[in-house]
Amino acid sequence: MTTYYEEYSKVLVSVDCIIFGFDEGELRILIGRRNMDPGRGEWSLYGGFVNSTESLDDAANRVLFQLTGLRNLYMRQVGAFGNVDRDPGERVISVAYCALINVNDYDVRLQEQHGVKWVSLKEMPRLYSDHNLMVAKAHKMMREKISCEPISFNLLPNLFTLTQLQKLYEAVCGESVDKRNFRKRVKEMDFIEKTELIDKTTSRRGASLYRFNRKAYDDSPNFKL
Amino acid sequence: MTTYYEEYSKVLVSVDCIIFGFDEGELRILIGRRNMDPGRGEWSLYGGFVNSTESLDDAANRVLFQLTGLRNLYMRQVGAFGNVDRDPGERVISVAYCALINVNDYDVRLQEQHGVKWVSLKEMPRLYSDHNLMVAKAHKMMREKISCEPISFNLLPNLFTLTQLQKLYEAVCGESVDKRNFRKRVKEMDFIEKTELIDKTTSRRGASLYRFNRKAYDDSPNFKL
DNA sequence: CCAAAAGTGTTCCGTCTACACCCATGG
DNA sequence: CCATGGGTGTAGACGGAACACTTTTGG
Repeated sequence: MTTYYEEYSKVLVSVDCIIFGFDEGELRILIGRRNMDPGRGEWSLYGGFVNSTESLDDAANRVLFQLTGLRNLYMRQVGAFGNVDRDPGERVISVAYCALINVNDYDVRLQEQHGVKWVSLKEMPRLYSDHNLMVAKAHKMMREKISCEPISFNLLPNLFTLTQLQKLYEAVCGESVDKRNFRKRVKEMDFIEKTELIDKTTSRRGASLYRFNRKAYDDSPNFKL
Repeated sequence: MTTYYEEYSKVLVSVDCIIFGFDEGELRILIGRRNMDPGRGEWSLYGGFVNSTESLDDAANRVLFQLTGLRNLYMRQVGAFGNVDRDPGERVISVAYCALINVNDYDVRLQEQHGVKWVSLKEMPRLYSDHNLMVAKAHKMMREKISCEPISFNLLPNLFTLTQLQKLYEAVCGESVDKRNFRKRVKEMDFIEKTELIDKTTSRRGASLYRFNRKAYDDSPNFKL
């Protein structure tokens, strides 16, 4: 291959993943202790370097698969972080990606194997390098999207109750909302379908289980909470 | 310096700038003919490679200054673009930045010197590599921000008429709005101040000139159009 | 029978939208 | 005097917010 641009310096590029989950009414992200120098032992997002043969998105998907064993996760780019000294080792530019998963889909043994765990956003420790900035930006993106895009369903089981959906919404926004108004808005969206199934695990009475119908959503994508 | 991460491959990183201006009722961006291989002669955004001593934001500011001679421009990161084959030369990851400038501040001779010109968004040609994607994403970001953040004022002179402000708003959104409703909303924002000055260049009667008071905005940042 | 969560409607208020005419001036 | 863009108010529709009680059932 002909080489162009010879005179310019190259840098390492990595991807770092902000993986959100929702459990026990709390929004959580996956973090682990860094197992390489520099910064060994510090809390950190899970990440990896971008290979020469893969796009940024490919790299993020690979890293996510490595960690979770899951494919086709909902994933969005958060942004590129490129301060010169952001990595104490050497110059590394990192592209942050945000992913949403249903915590039940993520095997606890895989978590232990990779040394990561779910930590509530409210109890987020100080993270390696600029990872707290990445988390903050990802969380901001989520807050902006939660009421106009159907992203919640990536964090919930296929079948979920309206109370779960509402608690998730409240956890992301950081404020509580009126139950009747919330349900009124849900009822407007035909692609959130009530099933005949009842979840009896959280109350004596039991709560109807709902399902997100993506096909119906794609037909008329009007999401508003 | 100790070297870590030795086994990973490094790549070139560039910044590309989507520079918006507003003139004759049209939203325009600065593009030029590419003056290096590969792709010499194709329409392209203005960009440059990131040096080892500068952050991504620094690089974007440097490139913007090189091109326009202007500092402290309004500038926001659009995102990182990293498909393997996005650059036909060799692997280059590019971080797109969007900047807003007042076209009057940009010397025509500098434009000629750098071989760039203002092109209306509506007449955007096919651009080099994935630059059209970058433009589309930057435009989307602008549409989202134009009605809830005071970004318009970066595209207008210090003193502007309400008609100018409205035309700009319409150009960004791509739809026209009612004049009286628009002005009602402007009147709600105390930081958009009417001056005693009159612009007589666009009508016989003359139009009042307004000014954006940033201090007042910072005190109570409630922008809504 | 009681605790605990699920489920359900109405009213009010504020906001957004639609809409048409007079003004000031230069040529 | 007329053409051109600047400037102004109101009424009706709509959507969002506030608000409290009944239902179900396992223990």
